[in-house]
Amino acid sequence: MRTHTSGELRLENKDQVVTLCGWVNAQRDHGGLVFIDLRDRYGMTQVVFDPDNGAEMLNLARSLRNEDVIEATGKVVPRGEKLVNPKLATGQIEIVVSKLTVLNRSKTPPFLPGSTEIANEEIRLKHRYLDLRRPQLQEAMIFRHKFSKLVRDYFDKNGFLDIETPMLGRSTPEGARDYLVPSRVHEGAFYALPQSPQIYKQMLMVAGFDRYMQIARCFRDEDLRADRQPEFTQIDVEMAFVKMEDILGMIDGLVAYVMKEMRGIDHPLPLPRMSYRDAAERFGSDKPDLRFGMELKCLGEVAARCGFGVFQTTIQNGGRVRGICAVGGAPKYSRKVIDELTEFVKTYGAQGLAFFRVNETGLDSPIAKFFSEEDQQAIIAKFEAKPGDIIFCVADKQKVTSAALAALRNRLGKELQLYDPKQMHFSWLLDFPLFNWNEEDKRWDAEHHPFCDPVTEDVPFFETDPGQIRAQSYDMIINGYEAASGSVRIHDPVVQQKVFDLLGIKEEEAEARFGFLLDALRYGAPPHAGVALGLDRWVMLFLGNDNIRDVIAFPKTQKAADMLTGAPAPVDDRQLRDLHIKVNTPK
RNA sequence: GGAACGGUAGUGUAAUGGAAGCACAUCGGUUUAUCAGACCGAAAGCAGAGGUUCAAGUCCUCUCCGUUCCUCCA
Repeated sequence: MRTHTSGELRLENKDQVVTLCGWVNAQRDHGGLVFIDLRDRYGMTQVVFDPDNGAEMLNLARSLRNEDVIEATGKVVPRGEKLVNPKLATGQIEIVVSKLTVLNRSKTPPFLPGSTEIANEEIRLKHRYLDLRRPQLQEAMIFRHKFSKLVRDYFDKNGFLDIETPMLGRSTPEGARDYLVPSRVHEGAFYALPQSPQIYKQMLMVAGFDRYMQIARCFRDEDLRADRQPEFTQIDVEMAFVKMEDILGMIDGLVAYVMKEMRGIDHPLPLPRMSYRDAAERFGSDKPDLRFGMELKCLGEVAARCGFGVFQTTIQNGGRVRGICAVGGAPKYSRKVIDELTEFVKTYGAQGLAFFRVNETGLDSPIAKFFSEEDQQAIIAKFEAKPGDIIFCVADKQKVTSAALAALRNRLGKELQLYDPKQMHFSWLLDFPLFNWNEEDKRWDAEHHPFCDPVTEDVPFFETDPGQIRAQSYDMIINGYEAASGSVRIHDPVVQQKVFDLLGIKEEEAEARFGFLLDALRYGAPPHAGVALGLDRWVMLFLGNDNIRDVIAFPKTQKAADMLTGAPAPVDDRQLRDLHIKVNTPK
């Protein structure tokens, strides 16, 4: 139907007769003359209706409304010097229309895709097809496509095979809750949608496909967040005959490739690495935003000997007093704002938030009087603080100081604009502990999953100090988000048995839960390792968004509902009967 | 399982417990150079239920919906 798109005509196309199709972004009726901004995903072009080309067509043009779909044929005409619109890529020209066809009318839309004001998200999701007409979402979808293609190209060049794995699998009650699918044929039995293709990709390694990748949909029935959807897309990778370094190097290469293709940047390699322990101590987080400093410092000795009761008792009870220093923050954080910050850290379990403004002579704070001159100077030295800075401290159990200060650090970093929001900072976090002591249940839990290979030299700790054992696992952190996660898998049955023993998983239980995987690993499994990258998050971060819904065409609300289709919804009794299901909802 | 914030014409956004206003969109009209068109006019609204009060969009309780966070997400 069309000869060109609405984004491509320029001065060089002068005098050509062209046909454009698209949506009416705006109509300007000047009585004798009508202008239409015609929009498609490529851009916008002004088309003009002149009364010289017939009153009938002019009246038709006057009847056009926002989001009507039209086909317009006419001549490309340069605009007069004063009539050029510099805001449009096509602003040098316009189309003087000789033939107008209304392809379809639109109901009055609830909101205008071309408007600068953005409707409430609930409305946008209800009419997602209109929301997706907005240039911002169009760009997001286009970027997402390009990114996925680059990823596939990269792995293809490196000899990876794209192999699909099933959506209907078996529920393995570990980790997140499964989405279940009832079987019609097998009465009372259920499939589960995959939380990840983990088990299948390991089997593909056993099968000899030593380089596998897939852009895979994953499902987890857990609470949603700004960066978390119940179904999401993962770039799933597994390699055989490799060590951890090989995986890290392969993904380093992907980062460099994507940065080069997307941004024209030669990203230096290898990507920086940090140990879990370092990250916990310096940033209180296993996914620190490394675009800025503001590291956590420990006030241990000073807190123990100062006269401030809260600090003293915290130390006596085995807790910690830690803090961060906001450079130049003293004038920006008034008492009122600090009260807000206090409420903020309380949501992370902190009891309160101590603060010290740094001045020429020492510390200015309601609790400064509890600190001797030397201790005040010691604090200033610890934070390398200068007059005008403000120091915030939290006294609590180690875990709480970490959570509260890490969240506060992220907030302050953003508020104080300590980084360029367009910057992408990639790093690896390594040396995770293999096991976590679960204080409540008095037992060891797997930090990652029970198939994660321990660092070889740490294996003797199984008998002495399991908490010391490091895992051969790795997370990629981008701008404070966990953007990828993976591990070397256990292929040695002896090591696997040690892990199961420590986790208290009995042989029968292991066989019942993952017997099919364990069995596969017994038939000549090569050493293998893999990683999974969160595609939605990568796209979100590249686009500088802070909400994953903005890079997913049809996302779900926080209650995992689809506003567009009304899913989830009740089904016919007939369907339930076929599936041997009786619904029993409490009143 | 919990916390915070929010829901006002189609959309966005106002309104000390005392007359629900503005902008865009919509409908009718005028306008030959606009591009956030201009101008004249019209129509259109307090999420639902209950309560407090002389009086409730505003205060209270519950329900529904949305957002953010905690728990959760091996």
